[in-house]
Amino acid sequence: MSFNDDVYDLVRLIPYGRVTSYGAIAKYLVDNRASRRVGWALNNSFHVESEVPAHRVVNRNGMLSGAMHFPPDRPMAQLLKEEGVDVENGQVVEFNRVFWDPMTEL
DNA sequence: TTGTTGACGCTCA
DNA sequence: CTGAGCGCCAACA
Repeated sequence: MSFNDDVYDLVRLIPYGRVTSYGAIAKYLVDNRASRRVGWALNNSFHVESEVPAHRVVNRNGMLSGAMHFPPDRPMAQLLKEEGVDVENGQVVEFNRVFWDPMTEL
């Protein structure tokens, strides 16, 4: 399954304290329409043995739409804050500043 | 096999 | 500025 692996690899490349969006990943790998598959891939990342910093991936607005799918003992917002990313009300503060775009960074 | 669902994103009213 | 709706496509019942 190369798509999932590609997603995992790319997510692992996200620098500490930075975040990116599903759409950015999808566009970099295939095209914008694949964003839904990215979400599914990350969902799978939990049952995969390789660790994937899925908390660094949010939707295009910087909202933690996937927070509810994280383990209760490992809240998405908390993980981000521990990396220095401010999260407020389920949304990344100054998303534009911490946004990491694979298209331009790679 | 068919229908529904979803960690999205874009468009239109 | 909001909210509703639609398209995509793989997984699942």
